[in-house]
Parts: sequence; C-alpha cells; structure tokens
Amino acid sequence: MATRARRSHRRTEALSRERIVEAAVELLDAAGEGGLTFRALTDRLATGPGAIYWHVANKGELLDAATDAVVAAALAVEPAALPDSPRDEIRAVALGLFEATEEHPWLGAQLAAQLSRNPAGTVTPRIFESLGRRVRALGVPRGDRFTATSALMHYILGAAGQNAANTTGAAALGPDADRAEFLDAVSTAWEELDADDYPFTRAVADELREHDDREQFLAGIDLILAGITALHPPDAQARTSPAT
Amino acid sequence: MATRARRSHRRTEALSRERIVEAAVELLDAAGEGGLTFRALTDRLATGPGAIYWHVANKGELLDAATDAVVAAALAVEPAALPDSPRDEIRAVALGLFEATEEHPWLGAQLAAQLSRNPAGTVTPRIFESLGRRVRALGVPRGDRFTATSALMHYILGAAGQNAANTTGAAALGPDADRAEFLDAVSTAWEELDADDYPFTRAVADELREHDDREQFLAGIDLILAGITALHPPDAQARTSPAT
DNA sequence: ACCTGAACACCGTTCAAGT
DNA sequence: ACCTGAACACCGTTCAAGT
Repeated sequence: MATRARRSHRRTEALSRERIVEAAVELLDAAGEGGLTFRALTDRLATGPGAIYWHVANKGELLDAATDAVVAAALAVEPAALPDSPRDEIRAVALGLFEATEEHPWLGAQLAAQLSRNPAGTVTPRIFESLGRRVRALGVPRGDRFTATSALMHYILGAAGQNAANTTGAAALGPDADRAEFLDAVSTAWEELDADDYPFTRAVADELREHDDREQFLAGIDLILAGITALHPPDAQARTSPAT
Repeated sequence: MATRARRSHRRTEALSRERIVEAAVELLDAAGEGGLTFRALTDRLATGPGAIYWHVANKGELLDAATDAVVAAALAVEPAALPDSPRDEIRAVALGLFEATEEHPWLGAQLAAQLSRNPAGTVTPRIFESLGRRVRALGVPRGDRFTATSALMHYILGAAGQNAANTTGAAALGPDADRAEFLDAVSTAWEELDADDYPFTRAVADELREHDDREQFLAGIDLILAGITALHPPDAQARTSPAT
C-alpha cells in the first residue's frame, strides 16, 4: 500500500555511525525488531551492506547502540527543571524510562537482551548512576545504597518490559486497537482461567481493566521508596555531608 | 571436538509437542538462543522440519512453550515442604525463579521477549498467581494487592534478566571463567568510567565485586516487602478471613 | 493423522574491487 | 579511509508427496 518513496535524496550527508544508529531506531520504531535488517537499512541509507559494516561491527552492536541512544535520550531530560526533592527526582527519572518504552516498544525486550549480550555495556551504568545519585541524596547510608539502587533499577527494567508488552499486544490486535482494548482482552482471558488453579488472578482481573499504567508503575516506585526508608533510615551523617 | 554421537537411537518414542519442547530447552541450555534452530532440532529428534511444524505453529510458539515449561517447573517446587510464613514463601518463590534463570541463562531475555510476543500468554498468570496468593495471605488489603503483586513480579523479572546477563557474561569470558571473574571485570570497567559523569557508580564499583547475587536479590525482595507493609499495613479483617 | 525432505525466500556477513 | 555490490552460508517456513 505505502508508496516506496524512500531514497528521495541521493544521500547528501556522508555515512556515519550516528546516522546509521538513527536509521536503526527509526526502523525499530516502525516495525519492531523484525523491521531492522541490513536490507532495510541499506535501502533507507542508499548504500551497501559493506558501508554499514565499516562503521559497525555487527547487528548486535547496532542493537546495543540503538538501545543506548534511546536510554541516553530518556535520561538526558533530567537537566531541565526538575522538582528538587530526591524522591520526586527518582520518580521523574523512572517515569522518563517508562515513557521511553512506550515510545519505543522494542526497548523493553531489548534492554534485557542487551544486558545478556553485552553486560558490561553502557546502558546499565547510565541508569544506575542516575538513580544512585538520588538514592544517596535521599540520605541512604553508604552500605545500603547499592542494594537500594539495584532494587529500583530492576523494578524499572521489569516494569518497562511488561509495559512494552502491553503496547505490542495492543498493536497486534489491529492498527486501530488501543491499549484499553488490549487490557480488556487480557482481563477477560484472566477471568476465564481455571477457577481452582488461578483464584487470585481471577479475582483481581478486573483491576487490570481499569488500571492506569503510569499510576500503577509509580505506585511500585513508591512501594520501593517506602521500603528503602523503612529498612535503611536516613543516616544523619550522610545527610549533613551528602557528598560522602 | 565433541564427537557427533547424537541420534544414537532411531527414535523409539513418537514425536510429540512435549518431546519437541524438551529438546528445545536442551538446545537453549547448551548454546543459548542462537543454538535453537530447526536444523539442530531435526537433527536431535531425527526427523524433518515438517514433522515439527505439525506439532508447533512456528519458532515463536516454540520459544514461548520452552519458557513456560521452565517457569512452570520452577514454580512447581512449591508443594514440597516450604516455610509457611507468607513472607518466607514469597522469598522462596522468588528465589526459585531466580535460580531458574541461573540454570537457564536464556530465560531472562526470553521472559521479556515472550511478554512482548505473547502478552496474554501463560507465563505472567503463573507467576502472578503464585505471588498474589501469598500477598493476600500477608494481609494486604484487597485494593492494594494488585499493586503489591505487580511490584514483586516486575522486580523479579528485572533482576532475573540482570542475573542472566552475569551468567552469560561469565561464559563469554571463556569456558573456565566463573562468575566472580566476570563481576571483577565489570567492577574494574565501572571504576574506569569518567569521574565527572559517573561518581556514584565508581564509588560503589567495589561492592559489585564482593556481592553475592542471591543475597543481593533477596535484599531487594525484602525491600519491597518492607514497602508493602509500610504502605499497605495488614487489614485486620483480611487476616481473620484470609479467603476474602 | 502424522511424517518426509526438497525447495523457497530471506537474512547476516564477507571480501575483492573500486575511489 | 571509505564505499560498492555480488556472493556465501545459514535460517524459518512451505508443501507436494508419502504412510
């Protein structure tokens, strides 16, 4: 159906790693992980596969770079005027990542995959640093910061994956199906589970229908923040000299 | 190096979906997601691709089935004598899933991918039900159970993904490299990050080196449980009639 | 109903050759 | 140094044919 009007320009700019990664993100956004192929990429960039391999080692590295670019962009919003309570900042950082997985539905699965492929990569430190500074500012004692920050990060990654699933699921229902429609379908499926094996899931299925993703996500963040404060009460010393 | 001794039997059992899924899990365990191909599968099962397609719709469904089988097995350990405090049960269920991602390093990434591919699938309800029952038994009021259970599940999925990354990463270092060696390498990499951009991550890098994965994971569970108790204190009514 | 296996379309990657 | 594009090995999937 769509007219094949790509390659309208005969490539004015030279090829670069940035342009390639940018095109990769666009392809991923448009058609998911299956949409990113070297054929589609060469088409869009009006070049041959060899040119891409000059700038990028392989497809895995390209996926890593795309993931990193999107995460970096999501975290870069911070400098703008944010509420200055560490607690609200953590909520804002978390929500920024959450929203990135809404804009880029491939991101959730990719974050997990990227970690497996390249665990020493750049994505984890980025997120970890952004959260950890605020955890320190919260007054969490030195020895408890690693645990608290990890817990926040793991929750965010897990919830982001689930959220991406809902976006993808809605898209799979049809081009004009929205999220509410999809959650309604899942909720109905849950209500039809075996009564003996799934009493709890059946009982809360209707909450899935009504729930607001963002609110739900932030409620989880609040839960963890409450746990941090309960288990690791602010250390007076850490608070008076926050740079420690 | 390994002698190609597969197919020693001329297939005594008939092919079945179970046998196929079982072989798929074995291939995934042995060589990761890249190890599962229809060629390897037909080889191992001494059959042709058409036979597999008779029992399974496509590769995605096969991956889903493998993921579901492994998760179901991990959760099935429950019936055995478990500590009967809901809190300890939640810890045990969580640890069971965590250990499953250690045994099956592909599981972490696959859980995220499976959710995206088939969000209405069987894996989420299984985990959700298992955790949710204990959250109810904990005395969490009706309206807060969904949030509490979701938070636990998301944390577990995120941490499982990260843990799988460490296992995969260690394997990538070489066949005889262990986990501690890998964490040491990541820790060093973190210490070499830019001092201006990554002060927090650099400061806690050494804790990564010393940390025990399981302890760290359970500390996160405890954090969330503490948050649940703090934010949603047990409802006396729910406790006296736990079936509500 | 269940299985065989050749064939197809497509993919990531390489590399000799160009500028 | 950077790019071209044909070629290669491999993959998921199909399907006419068998039992």
